[in-house]
Amino acid sequence: MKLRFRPHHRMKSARDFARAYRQGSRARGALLRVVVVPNGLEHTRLGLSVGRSVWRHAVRRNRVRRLFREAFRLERHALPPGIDVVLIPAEKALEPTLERTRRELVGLVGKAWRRYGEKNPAERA
RNA sequence: CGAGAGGACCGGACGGUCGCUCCGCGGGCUUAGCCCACGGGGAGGAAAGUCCGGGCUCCACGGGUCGAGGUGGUUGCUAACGGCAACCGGCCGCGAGGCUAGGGAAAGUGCCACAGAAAACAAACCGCCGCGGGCGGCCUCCGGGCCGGGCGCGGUAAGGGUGAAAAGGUGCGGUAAGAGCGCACCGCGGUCCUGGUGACAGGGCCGGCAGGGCAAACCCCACCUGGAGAAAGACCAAAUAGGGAAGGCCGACGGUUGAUGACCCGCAUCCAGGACCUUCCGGGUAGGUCGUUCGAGGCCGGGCGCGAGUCCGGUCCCAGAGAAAUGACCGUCACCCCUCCUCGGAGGGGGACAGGAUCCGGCUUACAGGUCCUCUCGCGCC
RNA sequence: GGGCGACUAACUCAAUUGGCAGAGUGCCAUGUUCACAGCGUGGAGGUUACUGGUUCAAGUCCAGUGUCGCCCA
Repeated sequence: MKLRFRPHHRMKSARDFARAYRQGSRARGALLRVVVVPNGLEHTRLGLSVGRSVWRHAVRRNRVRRLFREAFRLERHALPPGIDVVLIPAEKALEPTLERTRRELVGLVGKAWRRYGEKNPAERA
Protein backbone atom coordinates (compact mmCIF):
# COMPACT_ATOMS: atom_id res chain seq x y z
CA MET A 1 0.00 0.00 0.00
CA LYS A 2 1.45 3.33 -1.09
CA LEU A 3 1.46 6.15 1.39
CA ARG A 4 1.57 8.96 -1.15
CA PHE A 5 0.37 12.50 -0.76
CA ARG A 6 -0.26 14.14 -4.12
CA PRO A 7 -1.66 17.57 -4.96
CA HIS A 8 -5.11 16.16 -5.72
CA HIS A 9 -5.29 15.02 -2.09
CA ARG A 10 -5.44 18.64 -1.05
CA MET A 11 -8.42 21.02 -0.82
CA LYS A 12 -7.46 23.94 -3.02
CA SER A 13 -10.27 26.43 -3.32
CA ALA A 14 -12.12 28.68 -0.96
CA ARG A 15 -15.33 27.00 -2.13
CA ASP A 16 -14.18 23.64 -0.76
CA PHE A 17 -13.53 25.16 2.64
CA ALA A 18 -16.75 27.14 2.65
CA ARG A 19 -18.78 23.97 1.89
CA ALA A 20 -17.01 22.08 4.67
CA TYR A 21 -17.65 24.79 7.23
CA ARG A 22 -21.30 25.18 6.14
CA GLN A 23 -22.37 21.53 5.78
CA GLY A 24 -19.71 19.50 7.54
CA SER A 25 -19.74 17.79 10.91
CA ARG A 26 -17.14 18.57 13.54
CA ALA A 27 -15.27 16.88 16.36
CA ARG A 28 -12.70 18.16 18.79
CA GLY A 29 -9.85 16.55 20.72
CA ALA A 30 -6.79 17.66 22.66
CA LEU A 31 -4.75 18.46 19.55
CA LEU A 32 -7.22 18.74 16.68
CA ARG A 33 -10.52 20.11 15.58
CA VAL A 34 -11.74 18.24 12.50
CA VAL A 35 -14.45 19.06 9.99
CA VAL A 36 -15.61 16.36 7.56
CA VAL A 37 -17.92 16.55 4.55
CA PRO A 38 -18.43 14.31 1.47
CA ASN A 39 -16.66 15.65 -1.59
CA GLY A 40 -18.20 13.53 -4.38
CA LEU A 41 -14.77 12.12 -5.34
CA GLU A 42 -13.32 8.66 -4.90
CA HIS A 43 -10.46 9.81 -2.66
CA THR A 44 -10.09 11.71 0.56
CA ARG A 45 -8.80 15.27 0.59
CA LEU A 46 -7.04 17.29 3.30
CA GLY A 47 -7.41 20.94 4.18
CA LEU A 48 -5.22 22.71 6.75
CA SER A 49 -6.07 25.88 8.61
CA VAL A 50 -3.22 26.90 10.91
CA GLY A 51 -3.57 30.57 11.72
CA ARG A 52 -1.18 33.13 13.08
CA SER A 53 -2.73 32.92 16.52
CA VAL A 54 -1.38 29.39 17.06
CA TRP A 55 2.26 30.47 16.85
CA ARG A 56 3.59 33.88 15.96
CA HIS A 57 6.67 32.47 14.27
CA ALA A 58 6.41 30.84 10.90
CA VAL A 59 8.82 28.04 11.80
CA ARG A 60 6.64 26.79 14.64
CA ARG A 61 3.51 27.16 12.51
CA ASN A 62 5.08 25.15 9.70
CA ARG A 63 6.02 22.45 12.21
CA VAL A 64 2.35 22.06 13.19
CA ARG A 65 1.23 22.04 9.54
CA ARG A 66 3.82 19.48 8.52
CA LEU A 67 2.99 17.13 11.37
CA PHE A 68 -0.71 17.32 10.57
CA ARG A 69 0.02 16.59 6.94
CA GLU A 70 2.31 13.72 7.80
CA ALA A 71 -0.33 12.20 10.06
CA PHE A 72 -2.89 12.47 7.27
CA ARG A 73 -0.48 10.89 4.79
CA LEU A 74 0.18 7.90 7.02
CA GLU A 75 -3.44 7.36 8.06
CA ARG A 76 -5.18 8.23 4.79
CA HIS A 77 -6.17 4.62 4.07
CA ALA A 78 -7.67 4.24 7.52
CA LEU A 79 -10.13 7.06 6.83
CA PRO A 80 -13.45 6.78 4.97
CA PRO A 81 -13.00 7.48 1.23
CA GLY A 82 -14.64 10.36 -0.60
CA ILE A 83 -14.60 12.98 2.12
CA ASP A 84 -12.91 16.31 2.75
CA VAL A 85 -11.13 16.62 6.10
CA VAL A 86 -10.23 20.04 7.48
CA LEU A 87 -7.72 20.05 10.36
CA ILE A 88 -7.51 22.97 12.77
CA PRO A 89 -5.28 23.14 15.87
CA ALA A 90 -7.34 22.79 19.02
CA GLU A 91 -5.20 25.03 21.22
CA LYS A 92 -2.85 27.96 20.91
CA ALA A 93 0.86 27.26 21.35
CA LEU A 94 0.37 23.66 20.30
CA GLU A 95 3.38 21.31 20.24
CA PRO A 96 2.00 18.05 18.84
CA THR A 97 3.80 14.75 18.39
CA LEU A 98 3.29 12.53 15.39
CA GLU A 99 2.06 9.49 17.32
CA ARG A 100 -0.64 11.36 19.26
CA THR A 101 -1.75 13.25 16.16
CA ARG A 102 -2.17 10.01 14.17
CA ARG A 103 -4.28 8.37 16.88
CA GLU A 104 -6.42 11.43 17.39
CA LEU A 105 -6.92 11.99 13.66
CA VAL A 106 -8.41 8.53 13.10
CA GLY A 107 -10.63 8.71 16.17
CA LEU A 108 -11.98 12.18 15.52
CA VAL A 109 -12.65 11.68 11.82
CA GLY A 110 -14.61 8.51 12.62
CA LYS A 111 -16.59 10.36 15.26
CA ALA A 112 -17.39 13.27 13.01
CA TRP A 113 -18.30 10.98 10.13
CA ARG A 114 -20.82 9.09 12.31
CA ARG A 115 -22.35 12.39 13.31
CA TYR A 116 -22.68 13.35 9.67
CA GLY A 117 -24.53 10.08 8.99
CA GLU A 118 -26.99 10.74 11.83
CA LYS A 119 -27.59 14.24 10.53
CA ASN A 120 -28.11 13.15 6.88
CA PRO A 121 -29.58 9.61 6.89
CA ALA A 122 -30.61 9.75 3.23
CA GLU A 123 -27.14 10.44 1.88
CA ARG A 124 -25.62 7.64 3.92
CA ALA A 125 -27.13 5.09 1.56
C1' C B 1 48.96 34.76 32.22
C1' G B 2 45.09 38.40 33.03
C1' A B 3 42.04 42.44 31.20
C1' G B 4 40.46 44.61 26.75
C1' A B 5 39.96 46.80 21.24
C1' G B 6 39.01 45.90 16.02
C1' G B 7 37.95 42.66 11.91
C1' A B 8 36.74 38.09 9.10
C1' C B 9 34.01 33.52 9.32
C1' C B 10 31.10 28.98 10.75
C1' G B 11 25.92 28.26 12.22
C1' G B 12 26.93 20.24 13.44
C1' A B 13 28.67 15.88 10.01
C1' C B 14 27.49 11.08 7.81
C1' G B 15 23.94 7.20 6.77
C1' G B 16 19.00 4.39 6.48
C1' U B 17 13.43 3.98 5.69
C1' C B 18 8.80 6.48 4.19
C1' G B 19 7.31 11.12 1.60
C1' C B 20 7.07 16.48 -1.22
C1' U B 21 8.75 19.70 -5.39
C1' C B 22 11.46 21.28 -9.93
C1' C B 23 14.76 20.07 -14.17
C1' G B 24 16.91 16.39 -17.66
C1' C B 25 16.48 11.70 -20.09
C1' G B 26 13.81 7.06 -21.06
C1' G B 27 9.28 4.15 -20.90
C1' G B 28 3.87 3.03 -20.25
C1' C B 29 -1.39 4.41 -20.43
C1' U B 30 -7.72 5.39 -20.62
C1' U B 31 -2.63 11.21 -24.10
C1' A B 32 -4.71 19.43 -22.67
C1' G B 33 -2.86 14.92 -18.78
C1' C B 34 -1.54 10.89 -15.45
C1' C B 35 1.84 7.10 -13.83
C1' C B 36 6.74 4.49 -13.43
C1' A B 37 12.27 4.15 -13.40
C1' C B 38 17.12 6.58 -13.35
C1' G B 39 20.33 11.01 -12.61
C1' G B 40 20.67 15.99 -10.62
C1' G B 41 18.95 20.66 -7.79
C1' G B 42 15.89 22.12 -3.35
C1' A B 43 15.88 28.15 2.51
C1' G B 44 19.12 32.28 5.72
C1' G B 45 23.08 35.09 7.90
C1' A B 46 19.75 37.38 9.08
C1' A B 47 15.27 34.37 4.31
C1' A B 48 12.83 38.66 9.62
C1' G B 49 11.37 44.05 10.47
C1' U B 50 9.68 46.82 5.98
C1' C B 51 13.53 51.76 7.53
C1' C B 52 15.96 53.61 2.74
C1' G B 53 17.73 53.03 -2.47
C1' G B 54 17.30 50.75 -7.39
C1' G B 55 15.89 47.07 -11.53
C1' C B 56 11.09 45.74 -13.72
C1' U B 57 5.69 46.87 -15.01
C1' C B 58 1.48 50.08 -15.68
C1' C B 59 -0.50 55.16 -15.43
C1' A B 60 0.50 60.47 -16.06
C1' C B 61 3.74 63.97 -18.54
C1' G B 62 5.34 71.00 -22.82
C1' G B 63 8.63 74.31 -19.63
C1' G B 64 9.28 77.23 -15.23
C1' U B 65 7.94 78.91 -10.27
C1' C B 66 5.68 77.94 -5.63
C1' G B 67 4.39 74.17 -2.20
C1' A B 68 5.28 69.34 0.35
C1' G B 69 8.72 65.62 1.97
C1' G B 70 13.75 64.03 2.69
C1' U B 71 19.13 64.58 3.35
C1' G B 72 23.11 67.76 5.84
C1' G B 73 31.70 68.03 7.52
C1' U B 74 34.90 66.98 2.90
C1' U B 75 36.51 63.93 -1.05
C1' G B 76 35.34 59.56 -3.27
C1' C B 77 32.70 54.56 -4.35
C1' U B 78 28.09 53.01 -6.48
C1' A B 79 22.77 51.62 -10.91
C1' A B 80 21.23 54.41 -6.60
C1' C B 81 20.91 55.44 -1.41
C1' G B 82 19.48 58.19 4.52
C1' G B 83 24.64 52.93 2.53
C1' C B 84 29.99 52.23 2.43
C1' A B 85 35.39 53.88 2.40
C1' A B 86 39.26 57.29 3.43
C1' C B 87 40.19 61.84 5.55
C1' C B 88 38.94 66.52 8.65
C1' G B 89 36.76 68.79 13.21
C1' G B 90 34.49 67.85 18.23
C1' C B 91 33.71 64.65 22.69
C1' C B 92 35.20 60.07 25.58
C1' G B 93 39.20 56.45 26.84
C1' C B 94 46.13 55.40 29.96
C1' G B 95 45.88 52.93 25.17
C1' A B 96 44.37 49.80 20.92
C1' G B 97 40.13 52.48 19.74
C1' G B 98 34.84 54.27 20.31
C1' C B 99 30.80 57.88 19.50
C1' U B 100 29.44 61.97 16.41
C1' A B 101 21.84 64.72 12.17
C1' G B 102 28.84 67.79 12.18
C1' G B 103 25.74 73.85 7.06
C1' G B 104 23.66 78.88 8.78
C1' A B 105 22.06 82.12 15.34
C1' A B 106 26.07 89.65 12.21
C1' A B 107 18.24 87.43 7.15
C1' G B 108 13.93 87.33 10.15
C1' U B 109 10.28 85.23 13.88
C1' G B 110 9.77 82.46 18.39
C1' C B 111 11.13 80.08 23.22
C1' C B 112 14.49 80.07 27.65
C1' A B 113 9.83 77.46 33.31
C1' C B 114 11.46 77.92 38.69
C1' A B 115 15.14 80.74 41.06
C1' G B 116 17.50 85.36 40.52
C1' A B 117 18.61 92.49 40.81
C1' A B 118 18.99 91.20 35.79
C1' A B 119 17.82 85.93 30.63
C1' A B 120 19.67 89.37 25.83
C1' C B 121 18.00 96.58 24.01
C1' A B 122 21.50 95.25 28.75
C1' A B 123 21.33 96.28 33.66
C1' A B 124 23.18 96.65 39.24
C1' C B 125 20.30 93.28 44.75
C1' C B 126 23.87 92.42 48.71
C1' G B 127 28.65 94.35 48.32
C1' C B 128 33.40 97.42 47.41
C1' C B 129 35.15 102.62 46.70
C1' G B 130 34.92 108.17 46.39
C1' C B 131 32.34 112.77 47.46
C1' G B 132 28.50 115.71 50.13
C1' G B 133 25.80 117.48 54.25
C1' G B 134 23.56 115.88 58.85
C1' C B 135 23.17 112.45 63.48
C1' G B 136 25.30 109.46 67.54
C1' G B 137 29.60 107.78 70.44
C1' C B 138 34.80 108.35 72.07
C1' C B 139 39.39 111.25 72.56
C1' U B 140 41.28 116.25 72.84
C1' C B 141 46.96 120.09 73.35
C1' C B 142 39.85 123.09 71.86
C1' G B 143 42.46 123.80 66.07
C1' G B 144 40.22 119.27 65.57
C1' G B 145 40.79 113.87 65.13
C1' C B 146 38.83 108.82 65.14
C1' C B 147 34.75 105.28 64.90
C1' G B 148 29.69 103.76 63.73
C1' G B 149 25.21 102.98 61.18
C1' G B 150 21.64 105.67 58.00
C1' C B 151 20.54 109.34 53.62
C1' G B 152 21.81 111.65 48.80
C1' C B 153 25.06 111.88 44.32
C1' G B 154 28.58 109.16 41.60
C1' G B 155 32.37 105.15 40.26
C1' U B 156 32.82 99.72 39.78
C1' A B 157 31.69 94.58 37.88
C1' A B 158 36.75 91.88 41.69
C1' G B 159 33.68 89.10 45.55
C1' G B 160 28.59 86.95 47.41
C1' G B 161 24.08 84.82 45.93
C1' U B 162 20.41 82.37 41.77
C1' G B 163 20.59 79.45 37.63
C1' A B 164 21.75 74.81 32.60
C1' A B 165 23.49 79.56 31.06
C1' A B 166 25.08 86.16 33.75
C1' A B 167 29.86 90.71 28.60
C1' G B 168 36.85 85.22 27.74
C1' G B 169 40.58 82.14 31.48
C1' U B 170 45.16 82.17 34.65
C1' G B 171 49.07 85.15 36.64
C1' C B 172 51.56 89.82 37.38
C1' G B 173 51.12 94.96 37.32
C1' G B 174 47.77 98.88 38.16
C1' U B 175 43.77 101.59 40.92
C1' A B 176 40.05 105.34 45.65
C1' A B 177 37.85 100.58 44.57
C1' G B 178 38.00 98.14 40.17
C1' A B 179 37.82 96.72 35.08
C1' G B 180 41.88 94.08 28.73
C1' C B 181 42.98 99.60 32.00
C1' G B 182 48.32 97.61 30.72
C1' C B 183 51.53 93.15 29.97
C1' A B 184 52.68 87.53 29.31
C1' C B 185 50.58 82.79 27.96
C1' C B 186 46.13 80.34 26.35
C1' G B 187 41.38 81.26 23.90
C1' C B 188 38.74 84.48 20.17
C1' G B 189 37.93 87.74 15.66
C1' G B 190 40.00 89.88 11.10
C1' U B 191 43.64 89.69 7.32
C1' C B 192 47.75 87.71 4.59
C1' C B 193 51.06 83.64 3.39
C1' U B 194 52.09 78.35 3.00
C1' G B 195 50.32 73.12 2.44
C1' G B 196 46.01 70.29 0.77
C1' U B 197 41.19 68.65 -4.92
C1' G B 198 38.61 69.75 -0.29
C1' A B 199 36.70 69.69 4.83
C1' C B 200 40.73 71.94 7.24
C1' A B 201 45.77 72.54 9.26
C1' G B 202 50.30 75.46 10.30
C1' G B 203 52.54 80.25 10.54
C1' G B 204 53.03 85.84 10.27
C1' C B 205 50.67 90.52 11.17
C1' C B 206 46.62 93.42 13.16
C1' G B 207 42.68 93.97 16.94
C1' G B 208 42.11 94.24 23.62
C1' C B 209 37.40 91.32 22.61
C1' A B 210 33.27 91.99 18.85
C1' G B 211 29.82 88.35 22.38
C1' G B 212 24.40 83.64 25.33
C1' G B 213 21.72 78.93 24.17
C1' C B 214 17.97 76.22 21.22
C1' A B 215 17.48 75.26 14.02
C1' A B 216 15.90 66.37 16.15
C1' A B 217 11.38 75.21 17.14
C1' C B 218 9.56 77.88 12.60
C1' C B 219 12.99 79.18 9.10
C1' C B 220 17.32 80.33 5.45
C1' C B 221 20.98 77.86 2.22
C1' A B 222 22.68 73.60 -0.81
C1' C B 223 21.29 68.99 -2.96
C1' C B 224 17.48 65.05 -4.06
C1' U B 225 12.31 63.41 -5.12
C1' G B 226 6.06 62.35 -10.78
C1' G B 227 2.28 58.40 -8.94
C1' A B 228 1.26 53.42 -8.00
C1' G B 229 3.07 48.69 -6.94
C1' A B 230 3.95 41.63 -8.95
C1' A B 231 -2.74 41.09 -5.66
C1' A B 232 2.20 45.53 -10.93
C1' G B 233 1.16 43.88 -15.72
C1' A B 234 0.70 40.73 -20.56
C1' C B 235 -1.74 36.66 -22.95
C1' C B 236 -5.26 32.30 -23.51
C1' A B 237 -10.20 31.53 -22.21
C1' A B 238 -15.27 27.50 -20.31
C1' A B 239 -20.54 27.71 -18.38
C1' U B 240 -24.53 31.38 -17.77
C1' A B 241 -26.66 36.15 -18.92
C1' G B 242 -26.40 40.15 -22.15
C1' G B 243 -24.37 43.18 -26.90
C1' G B 244 -23.27 43.22 -32.40
C1' A B 245 -23.18 40.96 -37.58
C1' A B 246 -24.68 37.35 -41.35
C1' G B 247 -27.85 33.44 -42.84
C1' G B 248 -32.16 30.33 -42.14
C1' C B 249 -37.26 30.24 -40.59
C1' C B 250 -41.75 32.92 -39.53
C1' G B 251 -43.86 37.08 -41.70
C1' A B 252 -50.69 33.51 -39.19
C1' C B 253 -52.62 38.51 -35.81
C1' G B 254 -50.53 43.38 -36.16
C1' G B 255 -47.72 47.62 -40.34
C1' U B 256 -51.00 56.38 -41.92
C1' U B 257 -54.39 50.92 -47.44
C1' G B 258 -45.86 49.20 -45.71
C1' A B 259 -44.00 48.63 -51.24
C1' U B 260 -44.60 46.25 -56.27
C1' G B 261 -47.93 43.51 -59.62
C1' A B 262 -52.85 50.14 -63.23
C1' C B 263 -57.45 49.96 -59.20
C1' C B 264 -60.40 46.64 -55.09
C1' C B 265 -60.33 41.60 -52.72
C1' G B 266 -57.44 37.25 -52.44
C1' C B 267 -52.64 35.51 -53.60
C1' A B 268 -47.30 35.88 -54.63
C1' U B 269 -42.64 38.37 -53.96
C1' C B 270 -40.08 42.04 -51.16
C1' C B 271 -39.43 45.29 -46.82
C1' A B 272 -39.93 46.61 -41.75
C1' G B 273 -40.18 43.45 -37.64
C1' G B 274 -39.58 38.86 -34.58
C1' A B 275 -39.95 36.39 -27.99
C1' C B 276 -37.20 30.67 -32.68
C1' C B 277 -32.54 28.13 -34.85
C1' U B 278 -27.34 28.09 -36.79
C1' U B 279 -22.62 30.37 -37.48
C1' C B 280 -19.28 34.25 -36.50
C1' C B 281 -17.34 38.77 -33.78
C1' G B 282 -15.78 41.79 -29.60
C1' G B 283 -15.87 42.73 -24.15
C1' G B 284 -15.25 39.55 -20.03
C1' U B 285 -15.89 36.07 -14.87
C1' A B 286 -14.14 31.20 -12.96
C1' G B 287 -9.78 28.81 -14.41
C1' G B 288 -4.98 28.61 -16.81
C1' U B 289 -0.11 30.36 -19.01
C1' C B 290 3.67 34.01 -18.88
C1' G B 291 6.02 37.74 -15.78
C1' U B 292 9.43 33.96 -12.64
C1' U B 293 14.44 33.30 -12.17
C1' C B 294 21.18 34.15 -16.00
C1' G B 295 21.60 38.03 -12.21
C1' A B 296 24.34 45.58 -10.91
C1' G B 297 25.28 36.72 -10.12
C1' G B 298 28.85 33.09 -7.38
C1' C B 299 33.92 31.09 -7.28
C1' C B 300 39.29 31.21 -8.83
C1' G B 301 43.52 34.00 -10.73
C1' G B 302 45.70 38.61 -12.18
C1' G B 303 46.10 44.32 -12.87
C1' C B 304 44.88 49.32 -10.57
C1' G B 305 43.49 51.79 -5.85
C1' C B 306 45.31 53.29 1.38
C1' G B 307 40.18 51.71 0.99
C1' A B 308 34.93 51.30 -0.39
C1' G B 309 35.57 49.34 -5.15
C1' U B 310 36.79 48.63 -10.33
C1' C B 311 38.82 46.30 -14.90
C1' C B 312 40.50 41.78 -17.47
C1' G B 313 40.67 36.41 -18.06
C1' G B 314 38.85 31.60 -16.73
C1' U B 315 35.00 28.71 -14.73
C1' C B 316 29.95 27.37 -12.74
C1' C B 317 24.36 27.36 -13.40
C1' C B 318 23.32 27.44 -7.86
C1' A B 319 15.26 26.94 -4.87
C1' G B 320 11.29 28.39 -7.98
C1' A B 321 6.38 26.78 -4.55
C1' G B 322 1.27 28.51 -5.63
C1' A B 323 -4.68 26.55 0.30
C1' A B 324 1.72 27.34 -1.11
C1' A B 325 7.37 21.96 -1.49
C1' U B 326 12.41 21.70 1.17
C1' G B 327 9.29 17.10 5.78
C1' A B 328 8.70 12.71 9.35
C1' C B 329 10.97 8.75 12.13
C1' C B 330 15.58 6.43 13.42
C1' G B 331 21.00 5.22 13.89
C1' U B 332 26.39 6.42 14.27
C1' C B 333 30.21 10.07 15.29
C1' A B 334 32.04 14.76 17.01
C1' C B 335 30.77 19.33 20.77
C1' C B 336 28.82 21.08 25.73
C1' C B 337 26.59 19.97 30.73
C1' C B 338 25.33 16.53 34.93
C1' U B 339 26.01 11.80 37.71
C1' C B 340 28.91 7.34 38.74
C1' C B 341 33.31 5.04 39.26
C1' U B 342 38.16 0.20 38.31
C1' C B 343 40.72 7.63 35.32
C1' G B 344 39.20 5.59 31.21
C1' G B 345 34.76 4.36 30.18
C1' A B 346 29.23 3.93 31.30
C1' G B 347 24.38 6.32 31.80
C1' G B 348 21.26 10.62 31.17
C1' G B 349 20.36 15.44 29.08
C1' G B 350 21.25 19.68 25.63
C1' G B 351 22.25 22.41 20.55
C1' A B 352 20.27 29.28 19.42
C1' C B 353 17.71 33.14 16.37
C1' A B 354 14.69 31.73 12.82
C1' G B 355 11.29 29.69 6.82
C1' G B 356 11.84 32.28 0.38
C1' A B 357 6.49 34.30 -2.21
C1' U B 358 9.10 39.67 -8.13
C1' C B 359 14.41 40.37 -7.81
C1' C B 360 18.84 42.98 -6.22
C1' G B 361 22.19 46.81 -2.92
C1' G B 362 22.13 48.52 2.09
C1' C B 363 20.34 49.59 7.10
C1' U B 364 18.11 47.86 11.62
C1' U B 365 16.78 44.09 14.95
C1' A B 366 17.24 38.58 17.01
C1' C B 367 20.97 34.75 17.90
C1' A B 368 23.17 28.68 21.71
C1' G B 369 27.95 27.60 20.77
C1' G B 370 32.58 27.98 18.22
C1' U B 371 37.09 29.19 14.85
C1' C B 372 40.88 32.46 12.87
C1' C B 373 43.76 37.11 12.25
C1' U B 374 45.64 41.94 13.89
C1' C B 375 46.37 45.29 17.87
C1' U B 376 46.43 47.73 23.17
C1' C B 377 47.26 47.88 28.56
C1' G B 378 49.08 45.40 33.08
C1' C B 379 52.03 41.56 35.61
C1' G B 380 55.82 37.73 35.50
C1' C B 381 60.00 35.16 33.16
C1' C B 382 64.10 34.73 29.42
C1' G C 1 2.40 41.55 -0.26
C1' G C 2 1.44 46.82 0.48
C1' G C 3 -0.39 51.26 3.34
C1' C C 4 -1.70 53.55 8.24
C1' G C 5 -2.75 54.40 13.60
C1' A C 6 -2.52 53.79 18.95
C1' C C 7 0.19 52.74 23.67
C1' U C 8 -0.24 57.81 30.28
C1' A C 9 -2.86 55.15 37.72
C1' A C 10 -6.54 48.76 38.41
C1' C C 11 -10.37 50.92 34.26
C1' U C 12 -11.99 55.24 30.93
C1' C C 13 -9.52 59.50 29.34
C1' A C 14 -6.83 64.85 29.94
C1' A C 15 -2.03 67.47 29.88
C1' U C 16 -1.13 74.99 25.69
C1' U C 17 4.67 76.68 22.44
C1' G C 18 9.03 71.15 25.67
C1' G C 19 8.87 73.73 32.06
C1' C C 20 6.40 70.32 39.25
C1' A C 21 2.04 64.20 35.21
C1' G C 22 -3.86 65.33 36.44
C1' A C 23 -9.62 64.17 36.42
C1' G C 24 -13.73 60.63 36.96
C1' U C 25 -14.74 55.55 38.42
C1' G C 26 -12.49 51.98 41.49
C1' C C 27 -9.20 50.86 46.14
C1' C C 28 -7.70 51.83 51.55
C1' A C 29 -8.60 54.31 56.28
C1' U C 30 -12.08 57.03 59.05
C1' G C 31 -16.83 59.58 60.43
C1' U C 32 -22.24 59.28 60.06
C1' U C 33 -26.04 54.31 60.80
C1' C C 34 -28.31 49.09 64.99
C1' A C 35 -26.24 47.50 60.12
C1' C C 36 -25.67 48.24 54.67
C1' A C 37 -25.94 51.66 50.65
C1' G C 38 -25.29 56.75 50.02
C1' C C 39 -22.77 61.05 51.77
C1' G C 40 -18.49 63.79 54.35
C1' U C 41 -13.04 63.87 55.43
C1' G C 42 -8.18 62.04 54.59
C1' G C 43 -4.82 58.83 51.84
C1' A C 44 -2.26 55.35 48.72
C1' G C 45 -1.45 54.09 43.76
C1' G C 46 2.95 56.08 37.64
C1' U C 47 10.00 53.18 34.77
C1' U C 48 4.06 58.14 30.65
C1' A C 49 5.03 50.34 26.43
C1' C C 50 10.61 49.72 26.08
C1' U C 51 15.88 51.39 24.54
C1' G C 52 18.89 55.32 23.01
C1' G C 53 19.66 60.49 21.22
C1' U C 54 18.77 66.20 20.90
C1' U C 55 18.01 69.85 24.91
C1' C C 56 19.55 73.23 30.95
C1' A C 57 15.00 70.31 30.99
C1' A C 58 11.29 65.12 27.09
C1' G C 59 4.63 62.27 28.24
C1' U C 60 5.65 66.09 24.32
C1' C C 61 11.00 66.50 19.45
C1' C C 62 14.12 62.52 16.59
C1' A C 63 15.64 57.29 15.75
C1' G C 64 15.13 52.10 16.85
C1' U C 65 12.32 47.93 19.29
C1' G C 66 7.77 45.57 21.15
C1' U C 67 2.47 44.83 21.53
C1' C C 68 -2.42 45.73 19.85
C1' G C 69 -5.68 47.40 16.07
C1' C C 70 -7.42 49.29 11.16
C1' C C 71 -7.46 49.71 5.61
C1' C C 72 -6.40 47.74 0.35
C1' A C 73 -7.87 42.37 -1.87
